[in-house]
Amino acid sequence: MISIELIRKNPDYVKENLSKRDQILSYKIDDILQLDEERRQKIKNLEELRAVRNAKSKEIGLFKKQGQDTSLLEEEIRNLKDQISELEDVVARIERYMNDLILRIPNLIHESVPFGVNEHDNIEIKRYRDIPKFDFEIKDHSDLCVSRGFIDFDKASEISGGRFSILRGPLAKLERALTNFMLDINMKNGYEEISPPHLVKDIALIGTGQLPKFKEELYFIQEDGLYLIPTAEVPLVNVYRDSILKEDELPIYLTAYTPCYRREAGSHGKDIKGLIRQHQFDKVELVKITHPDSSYDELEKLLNNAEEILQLLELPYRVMVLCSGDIGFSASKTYDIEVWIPSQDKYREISSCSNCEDFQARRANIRFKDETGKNRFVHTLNGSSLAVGRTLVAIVENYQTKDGKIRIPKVLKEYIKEEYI
RNA sequence: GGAGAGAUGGCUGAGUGGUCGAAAGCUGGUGACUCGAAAUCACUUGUGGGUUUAUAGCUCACCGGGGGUUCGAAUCCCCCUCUCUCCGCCA
Repeated sequence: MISIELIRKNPDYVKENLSKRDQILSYKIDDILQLDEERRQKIKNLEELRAVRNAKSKEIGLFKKQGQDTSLLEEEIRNLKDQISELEDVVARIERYMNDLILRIPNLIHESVPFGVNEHDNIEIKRYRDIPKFDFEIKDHSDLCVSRGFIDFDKASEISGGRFSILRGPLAKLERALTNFMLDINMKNGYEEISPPHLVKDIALIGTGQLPKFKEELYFIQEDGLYLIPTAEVPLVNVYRDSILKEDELPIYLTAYTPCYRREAGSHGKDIKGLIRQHQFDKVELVKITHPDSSYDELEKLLNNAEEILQLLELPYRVMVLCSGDIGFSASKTYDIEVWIPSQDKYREISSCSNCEDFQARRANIRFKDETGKNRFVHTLNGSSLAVGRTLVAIVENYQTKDGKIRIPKVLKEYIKEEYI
């Protein structure tokens, strides 16, 4: 969440910044300011009363020791009690309301983020490798894989419904190879491999920003009050929740492979065919916990780490800076990596690398002790090493041959012995 | 799922109604000693909020979470969560 001190001290700056995302947010800032004012006033009253009560109670203790009568003092305090508990209720109510409001305010945007309304205003900053030319009629990954018996969408929808898939034989193996390949590269780049829980409590999702605002995107297990993770970012960032790190522990690099579960509410009709948009997909994730001073350098490095995977797989891609209107709720700045999908004749998102600055750190209460001994919030970053399912799509389509086979990228040779599948 | 034990500051661990924000030890910090270091000694070392120009002072809250009893709760009562041990079940 945004710092309330910052809202209080510089409301105009906050409003101006948030209005780059959405004009309506500035009204909410006004609401928060008003509540904050009220809250502080009430707290002041409350604490004065409590101070009086505490002093008198202390006196009673002393008097009783001396065997003196204290009934008068006790009566005085009894009169305070109702006022105190009434004020306590008021303060608690204001704080709950204020908290709920502020948890729904998105992060402030970094100054280098371009202004824009939607995804069309994102800016391309880099392109890697020429798009492939085919001297035959290409197939999309879905047709190709179904015809080869590598994917069974029909059976999957019978078992689980739409947007699920069954990968078979060589394609299932290719998926596993990709996961291992990404994890191995990430470990080479200094990331610690984590195997996290896939079911988490609401506090974890509040910590990373999916809750309270995006509940409808999440699968929820009613009986146990647990959510299926929409990304490994959630458990990874929460590994350090409620902790005070030593400055020399930073930066921390984590990587994890997990399935990701998303309801895709509001995506009706989008990417109906194929593996592009599924309710369940595998992803290898990168998370960094860093010092605030170095988080933007770390973001560049994180992006490079994700790009390296595509470069090694020899897949054409481009890098986009997301504009202010398209950037995610928790992020201050985001790069998307888009891979070339021949059948769609366009680039599609395959990784998203973000610096959340201290937005998640505040929510998850992740701090470090700086050299002066002061506790400060860390910065958190996350990025897809790559979304495995979409990488699979990109490989199938970009590496397809005239006779409907798929060439295995060179770097995967140590995971898959065949030349083609 | 059944039976029992427990949850206290960065860590270990005292504390069963009043001067306890909390003993003691460890860790960390500062200083003394030393050429320097170790050892030793002295002092010091929690978090968040309110007020404030202030990292000063004053003040409030916090001893797993929530509620209650009381003038007063780490301490008593109720509920919940989590951890540990044993039994059962189970990949």
